[in-house]
Order: sequence, then structure tokens, then C-alpha cells
Amino acid sequence: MTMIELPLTAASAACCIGDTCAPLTREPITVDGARDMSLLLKALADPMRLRLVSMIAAHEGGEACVCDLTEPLGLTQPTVSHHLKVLTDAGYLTRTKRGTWAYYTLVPGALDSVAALLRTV
Amino acid sequence: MTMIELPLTAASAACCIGDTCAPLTREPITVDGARDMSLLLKALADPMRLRLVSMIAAHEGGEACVCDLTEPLGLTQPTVSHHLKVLTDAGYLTRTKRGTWAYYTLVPGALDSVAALLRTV
DNA sequence: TCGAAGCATAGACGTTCGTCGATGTTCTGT
DNA sequence: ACAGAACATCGACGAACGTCTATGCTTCGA
Repeated sequence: MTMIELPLTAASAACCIGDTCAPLTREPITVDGARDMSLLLKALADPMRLRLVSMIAAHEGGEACVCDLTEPLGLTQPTVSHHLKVLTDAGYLTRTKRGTWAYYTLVPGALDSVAALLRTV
Repeated sequence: MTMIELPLTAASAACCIGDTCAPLTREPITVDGARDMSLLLKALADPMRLRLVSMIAAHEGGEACVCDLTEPLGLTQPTVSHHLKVLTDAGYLTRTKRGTWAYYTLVPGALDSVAALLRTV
């Protein structure tokens, strides 16, 4: 069987970390699993990025462009774009470009997948 | 009604962040809520700390001393103690000293509380 | 065609983080 | 009382992170 390396994202995280379906409390997580999971958590472990996720979800239509998010956060546009890229690369957000605007949306079930990873006995 | 400032820990995290019981997708999280939640996630967003939590949970009796954890991680004893302190301060672990040994245990429901915070609609 | 708007990227800078060696502290056994 | 074991704390150092300014790339409207 040929194994293919796939980038781990927040949406596909549940029950796939380190090729072990056991929760943390059954047997020790693998080294690779711990690394992947830490990347997912690290992308979320920032106040501004948490607010970004929350604001996008709460925004009308479940989507928001960069210009909607810059002012309420009190950050510059490049910084907001940076945070959005981190969240998108981790699999929490998707980007859709319409005209000159870039609209960001939550990936359905992404947060739930990560939450499932934290589940213990 | 008198409000008392309490340190937010992983065990008490569920439904208490920023005084809002709404999930992230209802209305934007508060500034303080985002800061507190990021601290909880940051404590967990490290490969070695994830492995520590997992190894302690999988250890016999659900507890482990520092000497049990140093060698399998390939870290020095001060580094392991440092990580255990971070996890303990965040509310994920408890410390019990018996003799010269310090035994660490998972706080029941701590991971679940944080997982509940990530729940969205 | 050209200027402006919206966004991404690049480079720089100060801060935080993970790790280490050295040392302090507490407890046990002799 | 003392030597050793187990652990915590301290100080230092390189790497990673968050933020900024400056700049480049598209797209739209005049």
C-alpha cells in the first residue's frame, strides 16, 4: 500500500492524528501526532486570531473581508492578512475572492474536529 | 453584586470565557475572553507538552513523576519541570508530592472544558 | 489607459518561547 | 549529621512569533 503525505488541516484532524484513533488518555500520542496537533493549536492560540474566527463567524452571511476586520481589531491591514493566512493554512478558514475583495469563511466542522482531539476519557 | 477576579483554569473554562455563554459563532468573543482562551490553548500548543499530558494519562495509576517522563521525551529534567509547571499553572495538571517525588495527574474534565470552548454551531 | 482601492508579500524589529547548564531546596537513608 | 536523590528555580541563548512600514499585484471605474 502506498502511503501519501497529506497536509493535516483542522477539518481532517479528528481521529487522524498520528495514525491513532485512541484519545490522549489511552496510550501515548506519537511524536508526529504531537507535532501536527501542536501546529493546529498554535494557529488558534492567539487572541487576535481567536477574535478573527469569532468575528467572521458572527458576521452577516458567515463571511467577512479584510476591510471588515481591520478596524475593530485595531491592527494594520498587513497584520490582519497575516493572521488570516495562518488560520487558512491551518484549515480553519477558506478564502474566496470576488472583485478586489477577499472574503473569508469558517470551514464547517473545523473547530469541532480539533475539539474532538482534546477529548479524553 | 461583588465581582471577584479568579484565575481562569482549564477545568473551569467551559462557558465562562469573557462572561459569555455563547459559542464563538453567535457573537464576537470579548477581548478579555480571547486573551484568556489563548492562554489556555498556548499552554497546550507545544509538542512536548502534548506528549507529557498524554504520557501522564497513559501511565499506570494516571500519575507520573518527573523521572518517569524525562528519558522518553529526551529532554533534561529542568525542561520537563518547566513544561509541567506551565501545564499545572494552566489548570491541566495537579501536583502531589510524596517523599522526594512529585507526582503529576490530569485534572478531570480539564481537556473537555477546553474542547467545549472550541465548539461552534 | 490610468489612478485608486483592496489585499498579499517582503523585510525589519522587539518580544516571547523552548531549551540548556548551574544552582538551590527538600527529603530519605545511613 | 551528612551524603545523595528528586525536583524546582535561575540565568542565558538561539529560534520563533507578532507587529509594523514599505512595496508589489489585481481589479474596478472614470
